[in-house]
Amino acid sequence: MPPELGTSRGLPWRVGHRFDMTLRYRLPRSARLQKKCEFDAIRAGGSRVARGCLIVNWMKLSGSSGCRLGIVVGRKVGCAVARNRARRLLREVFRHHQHDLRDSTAMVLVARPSINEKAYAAVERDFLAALGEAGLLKASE
RNA sequence: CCGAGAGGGCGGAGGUUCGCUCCCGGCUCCGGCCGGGGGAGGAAAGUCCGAACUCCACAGGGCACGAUGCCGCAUAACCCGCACCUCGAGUGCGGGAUGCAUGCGGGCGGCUCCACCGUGAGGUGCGCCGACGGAUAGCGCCACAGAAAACAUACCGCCGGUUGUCAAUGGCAACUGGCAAGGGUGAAAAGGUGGGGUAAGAGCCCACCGCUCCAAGCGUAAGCGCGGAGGCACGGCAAGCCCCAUCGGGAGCAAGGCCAAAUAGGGGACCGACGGCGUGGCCCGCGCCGCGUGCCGGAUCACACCGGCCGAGGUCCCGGGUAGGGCCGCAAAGACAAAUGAACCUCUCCGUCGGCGCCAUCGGCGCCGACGCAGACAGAAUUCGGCUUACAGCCUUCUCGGAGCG
Repeated sequence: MPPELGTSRGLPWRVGHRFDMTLRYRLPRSARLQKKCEFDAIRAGGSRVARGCLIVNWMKLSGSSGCRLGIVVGRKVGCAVARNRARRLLREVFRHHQHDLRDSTAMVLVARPSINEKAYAAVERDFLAALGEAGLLKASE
């Protein structure tokens, strides 16, 4: 096991991706979008990429105030249990990769019904592929 | 031990790391940080009932509207009081209200496998079902089949009379009259069984069975009913409209309260004196508020002001808003794009597959390994109590059946 991973077995690292233990992977409520107008602004004025079980809408933020996240899970995804699961998976994926983004970005993730058959690793793969296509990832990785 | 049915309970455990949220304490460069603690279910679901809580209303009348609908007993949330100790948001006891819903018991009605009784019609028991006031308050509907389906009918029939005819105690045909027993249709054909009776028949008459009415007596009651009378008239549907009886304030935490902000809750013109709100829906009526070069009285130097009375709303023009603002309500989880999670390890369930071993008849048992999101239903939104619905597995109680042993 690489020494820099140390005690971080709780993080779902894979071959080709490492977590930097000098950073914190937090996502408090203040980093989440709360208002309807914020969602509308990003979905109307931002860019959009769909990949696998999710859709990414994003908008670059001015300044270095950090990334912000909003999650949309429609009724089409399923019952309340399924919607909760989808929301938690998307939030966790974003939390683990928030430092891989090139700029501070406001992002709205929309879940599609196929997320019900996918585990965390598959959702993460879709997320990274979509961000790669959008050109939001840092070039180093 | 196996299977079936009914009831009750449980709905994985331990750990590491990274996170979310609330509370308490400490630190702070006021961005936060550190430590401790709390953080989904038996149904959190459906929103079907009943409460708590909050606001509005609480002269009256009428018409609508809604709910309930066999009888008895018990039981909740809620309110009041008391006792005990391991003094906690603890446990238990007593009293009161509601009686939704549920449970238990009973009554009545319907259906019917079975059992028993009866020659039979039928009766009784067991079982299952029942939104179970009213079908003589009225209206409406009863398809198809069938001759006829609601104060019904005569298709095939049965029987008599007259005439004709023939192969003549009779057959056939026509006309005429009586009947509703038999056939056939139907969910249902207007009491049934047996006998008498008759040309043939018919409650036409008789016995019994059923039905309707009265009724000794019994039961807290729903009701039952000794006995008697009536030849029997009166089909079903009220979850079709309806009628009867009883009962019924309304809205719901997006209740509601506080605060902040704003050219937001409007502004203007004309004719003209009334207009708005509440009263659960409508009407009458009533109440409140505002308006008026209005009237009267008080008051005054005159206004203002106070009290009372009276009083027909319409047209046109211009602008603004349509945001989930914050806090409380709000909790030993407490959000408002909605926290209670993610990754991994160990153990133990259960299922599937594979391998090995034993017994060996399908197969069963044991061990090992892999896979299956610990695998079912399912995620709190003001809070309680009940009901209903969903549910992989596991545990347990009772009943029934089978196998084995004694």
